[in-house]
Amino acid sequence: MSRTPTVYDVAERAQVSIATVSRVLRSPDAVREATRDRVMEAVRFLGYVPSGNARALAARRTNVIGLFFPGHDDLDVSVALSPSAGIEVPIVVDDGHLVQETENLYFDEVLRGAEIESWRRGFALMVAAGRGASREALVNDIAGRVDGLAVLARTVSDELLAHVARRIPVVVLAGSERDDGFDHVSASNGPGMHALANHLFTAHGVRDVVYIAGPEDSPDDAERLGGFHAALRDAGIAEGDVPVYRGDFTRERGRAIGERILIDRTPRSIVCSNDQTALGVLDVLEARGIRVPDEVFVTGFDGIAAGRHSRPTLTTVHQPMVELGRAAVHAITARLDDPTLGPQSLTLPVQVVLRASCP
Amino acid sequence: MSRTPTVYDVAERAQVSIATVSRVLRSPDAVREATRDRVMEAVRFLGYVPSGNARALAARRTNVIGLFFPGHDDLDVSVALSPSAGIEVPIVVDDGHLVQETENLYFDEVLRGAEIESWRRGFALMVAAGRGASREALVNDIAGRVDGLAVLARTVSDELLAHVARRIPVVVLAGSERDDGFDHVSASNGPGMHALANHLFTAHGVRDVVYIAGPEDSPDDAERLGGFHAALRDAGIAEGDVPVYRGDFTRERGRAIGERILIDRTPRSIVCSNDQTALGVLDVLEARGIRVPDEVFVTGFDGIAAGRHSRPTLTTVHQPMVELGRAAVHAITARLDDPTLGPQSLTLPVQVVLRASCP
DNA sequence: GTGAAAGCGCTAACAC
DNA sequence: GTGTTAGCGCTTTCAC
Repeated sequence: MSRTPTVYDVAERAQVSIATVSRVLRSPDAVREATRDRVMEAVRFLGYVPSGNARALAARRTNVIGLFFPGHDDLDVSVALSPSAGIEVPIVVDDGHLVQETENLYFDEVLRGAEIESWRRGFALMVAAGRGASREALVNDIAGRVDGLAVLARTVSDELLAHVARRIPVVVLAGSERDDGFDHVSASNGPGMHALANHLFTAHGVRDVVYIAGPEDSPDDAERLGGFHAALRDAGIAEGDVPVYRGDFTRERGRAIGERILIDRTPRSIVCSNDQTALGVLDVLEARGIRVPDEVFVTGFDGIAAGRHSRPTLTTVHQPMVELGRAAVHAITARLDDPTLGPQSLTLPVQVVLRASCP
Repeated sequence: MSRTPTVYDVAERAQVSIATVSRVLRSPDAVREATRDRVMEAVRFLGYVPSGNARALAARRTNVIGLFFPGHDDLDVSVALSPSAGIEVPIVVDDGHLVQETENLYFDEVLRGAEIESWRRGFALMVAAGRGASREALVNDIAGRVDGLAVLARTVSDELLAHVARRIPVVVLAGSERDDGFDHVSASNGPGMHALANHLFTAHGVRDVVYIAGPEDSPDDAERLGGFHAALRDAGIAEGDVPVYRGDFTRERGRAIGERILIDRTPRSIVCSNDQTALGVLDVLEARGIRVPDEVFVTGFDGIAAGRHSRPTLTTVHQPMVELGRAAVHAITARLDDPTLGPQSLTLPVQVVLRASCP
């Protein structure tokens, strides 16, 4: 097996110069048909595939957009690959705990949006989902390979982001738009929660409410809490009357906090900062035979698929996750087209979706 | 704003040669600490990010693995990005038809597996999900940028695949392992369906069965049908007694075929070639008030999340999709490490998962 | 319409 | 430990 063919090999076989080979590939109609045919046949014969790296280097443009997300830490990455199975197929009964909740929906959908938009604009997409200490190195590495980078808020230090942004456009996803000079794309967290809580207070006349927040460092969470407080004010409910628990956006923690809340009493309503948490609360409520929504209203935030299937189905605020991914890519390409643009901030609309848990 | 800094700029500022800059970045401890510090400070000062392309070109290795999937044609890609919403948050009631079933679970999970495994092995992942005519061009393009490529079976012509495979390792995902010289990674489709049908025939003594297949050109589907036929033989049921309908793996088509089947009569059991189809059948059955599993058993294949949440929950054969992605990357890196390897074929084990639709 | 030649920014011998 | 020097495989003026 010989080494992989280059333009030179193709040029030699087609009896043309390497410049012509390049032309045939990039602007075919700038070349006479007969020449073109000779070149193409050489390409096929040799199995020539142009080196994207050499191309990008020479053209100073990779045509790739990068997407960085924190890793899927929830998965047990250390598990070895299962070997071939042979013929034995185990039969198992699904008791509901069989498959771990891999509700990384957020990642999946944003990625899909980014992929779609990249494709439309003629870019390839490079994804990196780093974990642990290597994160910063990964970001730096990927930054050297792409024309623009979308990063989930709070996953990378501002310093590194600033460093990278000197080379390529960087857009921050889903953080509140801060005045940090980066482009931002996020959803209307505050107004969304405001509208949802408002519905709870007005349509149902509820005044007895408990709030379960997300992790301390989540800007999204902070905005949601802000929207909730605004709704409290509108309803004339004193902030001091509303307990706020600190969760971490996981279902498990939602369950734990749900248990804790129910030790004292059963509040008329529980507002959660995201869907996972709300689903955890629903788990606890169901286990105790407490009826939703008759005895307790429960609400979430995000609009993940699991909320459409839960019992009861979950009232929530739907974030346009696919659109977020698309918007991020759009922002990057916009800046690529016009580098003089000032910092952009795009806030995407959300929807309150009423389902059984708080109709 | 000046042009982006290169090794030369860093070298100049740190008063060293470019080789030393490179060393500091690649093998830090081959450089004296004082020198290293000078270089790093220059890096920071200049905002230097190494060009991945130049690096890959010089090192003849990109450290990127590519993943090609057919596009998400189901999504309406033409929709323009929604502009900022202001404060108005619409409130909508979810009647169950609100959110389109974006059950592209297969893609998402395989991708996640590929991402995890790539990361573990120090590779970045580049995804391309092409549609339409540009597909082949996309594959060719991405092939020039990566060290290895995983492609979903049947999405790219064998010719192109062969062409690309002359340059880099190519692994075909989820197709039956054909003797085409490529590496293959797939699940035990045949044995899985065999075991499932077996369960239906023996545990429930069913002999009245209808089969809904997938698209004609799906190798996975063909294997499943093969497994089903084997089970028929085991049970002593004549193939001629079992109607086979040709579906296309979508829920909608599952509904349509379900309707058609029920025109004549209600069979005791309906075996579907994938979950989506089975869910469509369940839709029809529910609409008609036909009880599952009391009157009809229904089974699927794949093990997508929606099947865990359906009413009733869906008995199925679970494919290890994340593992498929991981295995694909593993196969590629294995070949990268040892190019002399013969064609590899890995078949991953599946599980029959019994749920309410056919306990 | 086609060719010659100069880089693109880096790595990797090989010297010193 | 550090510097020199070839390339890596392509794009892109600029001639002809």
